[in-house]
Amino acid sequence: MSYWLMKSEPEECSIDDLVRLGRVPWTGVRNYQARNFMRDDMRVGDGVLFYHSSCPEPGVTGLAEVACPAYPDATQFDPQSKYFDAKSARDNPRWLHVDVSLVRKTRLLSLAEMRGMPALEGMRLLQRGNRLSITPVSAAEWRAVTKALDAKAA
DNA sequence: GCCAACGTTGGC
DNA sequence: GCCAACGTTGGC
Repeated sequence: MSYWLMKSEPEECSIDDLVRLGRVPWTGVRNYQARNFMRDDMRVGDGVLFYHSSCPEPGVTGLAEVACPAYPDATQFDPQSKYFDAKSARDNPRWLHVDVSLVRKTRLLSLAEMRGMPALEGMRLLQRGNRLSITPVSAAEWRAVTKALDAKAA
């Protein structure tokens, strides 16, 4: 079993949207590394840290899991979509994604608080210059995060 | 294949 | 709005 951190802009899909819907298709990823994680490395049941980015209070806001194997992203073929990709062929789709289902909403574990946790020092998310919207999380990092989520805010 | 220009991400 | 970091594009 592997663990992942997946960034979502709350204006696009927030933890409350995930609570309401129960499961969401992770469409719109247009970065090859992130796509490869979903296509090649994710397995159904993998743990997901649901992270709010590009917002006033960035941080982990919930736990989720990978709900299905990767499949073609429909938005790449939709000229009306902002994720439309004219260079992607229907018989050889460039972009794939998994679905993510809710495990539970948590308190906000803010980016600032995470930066203060020694156990997360090596976390990919926290590395300088990291911009990837999907990053692997080690089992030790997962344990530290879930433990912190169950504790009071620092 | 190199690399400059440009675009995007995302915290601050 | 700024800007660092990094990915992508495209001319050569």
